[in-house]
Amino acid sequence: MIRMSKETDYGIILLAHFSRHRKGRMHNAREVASNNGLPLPMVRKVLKTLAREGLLVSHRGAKGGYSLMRRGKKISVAEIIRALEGPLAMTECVEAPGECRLEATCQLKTAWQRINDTVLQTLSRMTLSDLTDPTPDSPIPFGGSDTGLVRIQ
Amino acid sequence: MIRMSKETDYGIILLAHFSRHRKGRMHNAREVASNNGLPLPMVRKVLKTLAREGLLVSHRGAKGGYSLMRRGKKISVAEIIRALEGPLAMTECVEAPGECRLEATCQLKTAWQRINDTVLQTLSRMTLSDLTDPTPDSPIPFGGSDTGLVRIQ
DNA sequence: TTAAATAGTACCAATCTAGTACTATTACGG
DNA sequence: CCGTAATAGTACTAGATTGGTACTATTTAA
Repeated sequence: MIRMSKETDYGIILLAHFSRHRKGRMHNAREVASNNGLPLPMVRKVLKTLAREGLLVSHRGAKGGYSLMRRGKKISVAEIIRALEGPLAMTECVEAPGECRLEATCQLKTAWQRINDTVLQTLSRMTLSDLTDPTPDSPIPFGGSDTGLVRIQ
Repeated sequence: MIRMSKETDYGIILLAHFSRHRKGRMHNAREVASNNGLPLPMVRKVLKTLAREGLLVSHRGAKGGYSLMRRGKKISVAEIIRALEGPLAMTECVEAPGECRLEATCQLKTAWQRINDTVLQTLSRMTLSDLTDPTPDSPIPFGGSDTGLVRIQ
């Protein structure tokens, strides 16, 4: 199943929390965990990763915490996923060209590359600000479908 | 990591194999496994699922095998993923509204729904035929003329 | 009647994920 | 300058998922 891991899920919830406040505002792990109903140890782990990956700035010591490195408008969902799960690679051949045993015979590599790129673009277009201020006019291309019907070509 | 499972990966390779041949042509598990360098037991498992899910037609008994239910142009990557992994649901709230413990406080549900829809549309626009006849330069096709509406999920 | 094929189900080992624990380091503040 | 509160880093564990296998039943061409 193509499902976000809990870490990514929590990471996005946490960053959205930061994004809802003034850019420089600092929050510590205990605060954001309790405000969002998330398990503290996991929150600590995720915040560490996000700081290491350059999406949050950490402030150590008493009265420390984290703050957003950039404004929410400048942080995409794709970046968050990449920070917590590594580069988006729907197949092995996309992640590590040459390592898949099937690569010689498979013939689907360029197609996968294209699918991967398109999904990545979709996720790159959605920013943290879009998550916190959902506008009816979707920033994602193709718009949303409320009918369950989609035109296929 | 957002990665296709091996079953889905194999499934797409196998269906692409079917699609490269004349629509009605039948192939058995042993043949497609060896032609694509895939482990026979897994191939059997995947083919059974694809038949049960209505993408392949099965022919039992000696000289039996499988054939495509529809032309490759009419089978989307999204459908294949759904057949082998279930409905695309990047988060729990998309798959089973109301079951996520965080749903009351999280505020990101509509955003996730929109992201999910967009990824799904991307995958719905890519067909088996697109995989086997890679048209250089065209990203995910959505500018042609053809068909009508197809229910996705 | 036999052999070759799919249908269905159950099983196992290995990997991945979610969550926890512990130690080291940093810095505010009295 | 010391105690406390915070992050940094790492290692560990239980449980879920995945990849792969095995076995029995059913179907059908020859």
